[in-house]
Amino acid sequence: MAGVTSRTHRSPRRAEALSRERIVEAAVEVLDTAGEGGLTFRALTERLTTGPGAIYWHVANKGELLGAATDAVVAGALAAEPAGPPGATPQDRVRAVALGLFDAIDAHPWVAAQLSGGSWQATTPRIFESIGRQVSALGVPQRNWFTVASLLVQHILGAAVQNAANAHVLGPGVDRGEFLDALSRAWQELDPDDYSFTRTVADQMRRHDDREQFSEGLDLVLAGITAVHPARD
Amino acid sequence: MAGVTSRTHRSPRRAEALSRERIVEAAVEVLDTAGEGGLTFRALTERLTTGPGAIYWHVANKGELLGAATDAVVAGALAAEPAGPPGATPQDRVRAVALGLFDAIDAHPWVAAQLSGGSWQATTPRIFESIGRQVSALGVPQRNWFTVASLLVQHILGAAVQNAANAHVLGPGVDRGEFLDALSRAWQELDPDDYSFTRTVADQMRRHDDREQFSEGLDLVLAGITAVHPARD
DNA sequence: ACCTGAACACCGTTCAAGT
DNA sequence: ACCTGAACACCGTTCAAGT
Repeated sequence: MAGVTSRTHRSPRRAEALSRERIVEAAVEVLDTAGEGGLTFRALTERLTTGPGAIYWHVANKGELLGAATDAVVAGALAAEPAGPPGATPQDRVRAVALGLFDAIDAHPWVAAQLSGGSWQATTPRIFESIGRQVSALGVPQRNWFTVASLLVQHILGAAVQNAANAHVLGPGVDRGEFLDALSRAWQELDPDDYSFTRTVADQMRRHDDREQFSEGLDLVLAGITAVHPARD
Repeated sequence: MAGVTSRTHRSPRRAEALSRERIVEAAVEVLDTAGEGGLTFRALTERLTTGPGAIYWHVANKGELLGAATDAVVAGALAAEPAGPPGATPQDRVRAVALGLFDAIDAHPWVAAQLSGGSWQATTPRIFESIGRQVSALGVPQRNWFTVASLLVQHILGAAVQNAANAHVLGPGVDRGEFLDALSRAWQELDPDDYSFTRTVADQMRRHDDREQFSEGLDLVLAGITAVHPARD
């Protein structure tokens, strides 16, 4: 009890100063390990060995923190691929951006909820610009640029988010193969009158791969774009 | 203080009995008027003149309640259009289902967050079956049925959810025209090197209509499907 | 079987006080 | 300028007790 070396009576200051960056970094780690429900100011202060007031000095509120964490992940995904190989077509580059985002959302599933909440602002323009440049490289007539670029961004984010939602259902403890088997069996036992189509594709569903399906879907969208808005040169 | 008529000392029982249906109905109303953050058990008990224990008798927890509310809205949107006009093509029917969902999510923006969370389960098969039947009517080869139907469902839900997220940003008090004007101006002032594409389409963005754009995007996807998987008859 | 309402644990946020 | 930590209001959930 006695004998403490007088100074630093309690809670000595941290070695590294707190910063918005360090807080966002810690938030991403907590979100990755404990999920969206696990991100509390308690968990954050514990990890950063500080008090809630210190965090509020750098960040306005929890919503802003979630937005910043989302921006960090998405920005990282966009920065991953520099310019692509020399012979890459515009389609290749769209695919690269899309799969980068898909993988990022797959690795950080909590990002999906944020991307559907609208509280991220900062990264939208970056994605839009990155995709849009390929739209113009595709030869799409200029008056359709906004529509086509919006469609692509909407489709890519939407499909990736939907996929994350499906993956979220099974949770960390469940085996994917077993889950698909069980779901496929459940589909086969649906009412034949009300669910004739779903019953028919139950087996295809069991065998599908999420990432491949995402990629094929994107190819279909790209094919639709070139079919409806052919390059005019 | 004195003179209360002895019986019904306090909190008389409600006229109509509580039920899961009535609770879900009230939840939808609260969500529509107060938003996702406004749905609390306090608000719910007040509206239903009851205590939290009564709600927990009919509903397991808040998550289940949100899922049930989402199911109710989506089921209503799917039930709205019976079979379509006699001369309707499969494309027409896909469009009808898609726009029904778009409008439902637009009218109940909180649904978007739920649809990206994966906690709804019950309605997914219904949407999938409804779209899937049109995929087979489209003449898509059977071995591609699952992939194509998944793409369509994913695209429709994803695009509608993304749209709701964008609409959510401006909130109830902001005028849409003014918002688009301000955003368009902001786009035009972006850095010309980093945002050349976004700057170019700033004016198109200002003029766009969300619902029309959703519809055009869907048409592009449908065009891609028939281009890549032509009907074989 | 169905409902009441007090109680509990937890969470986001604030703020006077320190350095 | 930056941080501490107690305090506040609020929320989801539980449960003994009633009818």
